[in-house]
Order: sequence, then structure tokens, then C-alpha cells
Amino acid sequence: MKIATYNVNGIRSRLPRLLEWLDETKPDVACLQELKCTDDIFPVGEIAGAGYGAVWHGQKGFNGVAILARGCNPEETARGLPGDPDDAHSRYLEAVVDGVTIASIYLPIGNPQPGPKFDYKIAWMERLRHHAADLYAGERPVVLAGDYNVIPQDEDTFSVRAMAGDALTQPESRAAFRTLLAAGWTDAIRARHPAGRFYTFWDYQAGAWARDAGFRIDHLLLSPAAADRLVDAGVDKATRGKEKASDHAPTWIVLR
DNA sequence: ATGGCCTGTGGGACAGGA
Repeated sequence: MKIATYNVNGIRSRLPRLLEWLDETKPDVACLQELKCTDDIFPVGEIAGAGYGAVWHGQKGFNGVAILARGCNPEETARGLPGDPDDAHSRYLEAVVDGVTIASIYLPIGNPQPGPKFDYKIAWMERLRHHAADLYAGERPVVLAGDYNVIPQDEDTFSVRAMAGDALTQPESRAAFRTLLAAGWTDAIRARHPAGRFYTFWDYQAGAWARDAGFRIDHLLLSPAAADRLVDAGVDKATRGKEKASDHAPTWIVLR
């Protein structure tokens, strides 16, 4: 079972690339972020045409998450992250596919920091910690996949200095991510590849792609029952190099 | 060494991304 996460940066602009990637790599499940569209204009027809059922949680202009499943319809189990009824951002969607609970996460960036946007990021991560604990207690296979907007370690960025003031590398951001790992969640890429560059994002600016000036911010965290089934993990780096690409590359795992 | 972009909204810049 191949499960991927892909921040598409606008699903309508990205649709040809998305359909091409689905056809080439055939993930069983694809968690998408940054749809940047409302629910009524989500391209459900084109995605069904590619052989995928879908659930989605859109928003005008920004954010937006979806879960696609090949040959079946994901069974939605949560829409929105619990813990703040006033939070109107579409950043969390959860569904069960083939017995595996899968979340599509678009975590707040938090820039500029310090400030209210950073406070929102940290509060959101605290809510995620609580909800993740509930899922963990169920002792079922769970995959928390998405754009976490956290660079976990110095080796996950091309330049520690360039990112020093950024919300993605702040000690509070890293601590909140590390808290999930300490609670028993497995960072799938690092479980399979303890060392080395596994960047998932390269900025459109400053020739970042050409210089390989990227960082690793798209993650798949696994509950123990899912981690026991992990056989492979990787990044579809070539997807980032195509015309009209998203600034993120798809990141994936294979569970047996 | 520095700076370089893209998407959506809406019909011109600007917000937001990271």
C-alpha cells in the first residue's frame, strides 16, 4: 500500500501535473494540501477519471486539503482539527482507506515570528498533539501525512543560517514536532533513511531548485501498527523539476 | 554576495506562501 503526500500549490493550476503524477506513480492514497479552491470547484470529475475516489475540504484562495484513494472512496472520519471551534482554516482531513487511518495535514507556516501567526502555528501543533494521542490510543495503523512546515533537524535544510529566523526552524516548532516522535510516532523517511538529503521543498525564488537549496518539511508520521508495516519511503524529486511544478515534491511510503 | 517566483483574486496590485 503506497501512501503519498503532495502539497500541490493550487489544484486547478496543478491538475495536469497531478494527473500525470497519479498515472506514473499510482499511489493507493494521495494526501493533497494547498488546494486553494472552494469545495464546489474541486476537480472531482477529472480525479474520478484518473481512477480515484476523493474527500476534500476546500477554502477560498488558501489552504485546503484532500485525500484520494485509488479504486475506492475514502471513509471520512474527521474534517478540521479538533480543539478550536473558531478555527476556520481548512488544514486537516482524515479518512480510513483499507483499514488504515490517514490524515492530510497542512500545518500553518507561522511567519513572521514572533507574532500571532507563529502563536497560531504552535497552538495548532498542540491541538495536533492531543488529537494524535487519541488516534495513537486506538492502537490501529495511522498515518499522519502532510506539509508540517517544520524542518526537524539542521541536516534537513540546505542552510541553517538562511533559515535561522524562519518559523520552520524555531526551537518551539522543532520541539512540538519532536514531542510527536517522543510520543511514539515514527518519521517514516528517517526510519528508512537515517542520513542524507531528503528535501521535499524548493522555493521558486533565488534559483533554489537549480542550487538544490531545499528543505524537508513534508512528513509521514506512523503509529506503531503502521510503522511495523513500513517497507519503503522516498521523495518523487523529479516531479519538482517539471514545467509548471509545485514548489513541493510528493513524499511517500509503502506499507506491506 | 545578492537577488532572482508563483497562485488566487479580480480585473490592479496585493496577500500568502516558506
